[in-house]
Amino acid sequence: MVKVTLKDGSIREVEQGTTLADLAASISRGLAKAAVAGKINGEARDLSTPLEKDAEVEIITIDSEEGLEILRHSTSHLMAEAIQKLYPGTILGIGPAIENGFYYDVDSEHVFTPEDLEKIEAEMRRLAKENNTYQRREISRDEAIEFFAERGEKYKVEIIEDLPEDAVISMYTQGEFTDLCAGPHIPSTKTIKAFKLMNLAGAYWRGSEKNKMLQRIYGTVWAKKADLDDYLFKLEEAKRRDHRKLGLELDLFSLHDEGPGFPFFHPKGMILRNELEDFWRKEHRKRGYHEIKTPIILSRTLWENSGHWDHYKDNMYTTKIDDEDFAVKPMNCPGGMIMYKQQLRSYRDLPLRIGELGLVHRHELSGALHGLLRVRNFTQDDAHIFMLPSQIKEEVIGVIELVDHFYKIFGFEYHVELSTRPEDSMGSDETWEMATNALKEALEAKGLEYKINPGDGAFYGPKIDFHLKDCLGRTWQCGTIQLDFQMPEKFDLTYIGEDGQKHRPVMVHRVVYGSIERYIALLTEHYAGAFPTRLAPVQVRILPISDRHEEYAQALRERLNELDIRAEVDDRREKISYKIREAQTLKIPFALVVGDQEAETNSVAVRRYGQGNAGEKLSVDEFIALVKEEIASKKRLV
RNA sequence: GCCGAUGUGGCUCAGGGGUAGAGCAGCUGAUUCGUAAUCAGCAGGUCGUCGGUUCGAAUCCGACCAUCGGCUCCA
Repeated sequence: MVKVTLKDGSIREVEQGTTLADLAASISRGLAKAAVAGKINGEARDLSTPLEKDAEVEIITIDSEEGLEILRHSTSHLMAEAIQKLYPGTILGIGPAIENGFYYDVDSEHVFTPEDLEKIEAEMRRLAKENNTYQRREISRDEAIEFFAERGEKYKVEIIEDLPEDAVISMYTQGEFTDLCAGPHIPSTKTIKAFKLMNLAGAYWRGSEKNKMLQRIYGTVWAKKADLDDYLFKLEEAKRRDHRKLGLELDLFSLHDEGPGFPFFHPKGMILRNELEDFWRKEHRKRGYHEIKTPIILSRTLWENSGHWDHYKDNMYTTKIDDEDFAVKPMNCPGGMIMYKQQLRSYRDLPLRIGELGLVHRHELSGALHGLLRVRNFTQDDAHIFMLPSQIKEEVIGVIELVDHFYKIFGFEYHVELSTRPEDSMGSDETWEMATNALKEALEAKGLEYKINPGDGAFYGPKIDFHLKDCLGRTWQCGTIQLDFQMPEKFDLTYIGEDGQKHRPVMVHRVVYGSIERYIALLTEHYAGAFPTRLAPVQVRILPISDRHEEYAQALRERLNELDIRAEVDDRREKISYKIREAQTLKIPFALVVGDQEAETNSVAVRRYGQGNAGEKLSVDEFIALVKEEIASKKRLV
């Protein structure tokens, strides 16, 4: 007998050799039905795994995150089987589970089309019904290489060759299909029902553009049909909040063939921008930041000096002025360096926090452009903090707190990454390590969870990145804090210390929004275009019932405008329901219906965005108080 | 930049070798109507661009550009 400790702490004795499936069945029928795999002492295993000695055991059910991941991975095998049946000669790359689904990278003479996805899906359904079991087999490295080499699976051979010496190599077979795989898998293909193949994409083998591009097929799979439908519905919903769609509908900005990646901001989009910038300036002044503005075009020699010419040239736009080479700035830092050097600095001046809402241009690859989320010119809410080495931790913490303060106000949830030294970078290993550790310490002092992003730092230093999600769950880097020992060196920045000698300051580059453009995109998606009153381009729309109420409406509008409330009058000769509909469509926070009753009593009938039949009657003074309070609170009150 | 798809009036989309259509928006007129679309009329497109095939191309072919979904890269 072996002793099994379950997740709830209870202990069961079972016969040696009892499988995880048997164990699940002995606990309850429901559990047995929902079980897809198990964990023995924390390691994920197939349900068919026998229990040989005392262990902590957990049953993984299909409705758990881990269970779904196993289902998704198993479904990618099923898809690979279907593809090889339909398109013989296709060889396989990798086919992992991902968030909400799975993909498989394949290499085939055949160029897959969206119609093929339907065929593959049909074949998968047919194969799933065969109720084939996923069978594990452990084999030696040589056997594995021979097996896959015989079948022309060169990518699998490459993977096996790269496995560590002591790795256990296993294969899984379902039906007539065998794949190299660590497992675990679901017991049988019959569990795979609620799935759909989603789209096709190219993907470089092993993620390197030096390698061949394979064809990637994405699919989604869920425990049950209702979950799949729910997911597909949510996807459709998410598309409705896409900032590109809302940007057009709400007349915020536009993009044109004449300037790919160079957005045009419309009057309403400018109001958003200006609100964000005003708030930014206020918050930064409070924290002792100064604001500067540096030129957009600077000489090549400057960029050579800063290292950008060596490390960033491919992304820079260049031009000639009077036969001299110049470049449009891709970053604001060199301008900031020049400003620092302009005066002799004392240790008493430090930390010196110099902010700049700087417009930068970067040549992004054409295929990477994406609405306002990835553009070729954008405004960074930048700042450079010059400090004593002893001030690093405190300053970095200050920025972390500032970012958190901003994101909380807008209601964003974010995650943090620490990006370390990239291949193409400058400086010694020691300074990089020192800088990286300083950032780590600050993160740990704040108790923030973070993930390490190896090799993703800037060429001059490591960075802390703050990431936000868009409507489809894709994450975008926004805030960043970059520690830099290189620029002060390159530009020979100094301060006079207590000892009367020159010393080298340390510098931090940091942004909070990241890019105003990107932030507006994410805000638009976050609020689904229904901006809080503070940000709404039009805060109040006054809807007179008929011509004779126009005078009252205009007087009201003037009064609101006087108070800095963005109000307008819809004076078209349309029915009130028509005007209401449009005010709602434009997601204007307050629609005020004014007719005889209101004009006589100096009141308004307030209809809030998103509230069905409302029409609460308020005196004009009450309404003004409500709007002002809501603007000040930065969120929706009623 | 790479892979695949797409490109028809301001917007959403139909059509598809014989010379372009709808709805919404716009304009004009009528309607003065109290909480999500009043009615009628008018105007608007060298069908992304450039080439080719053809008696004839928006439609077929090619190149380019842009957009979308990914990959790579990044705020």
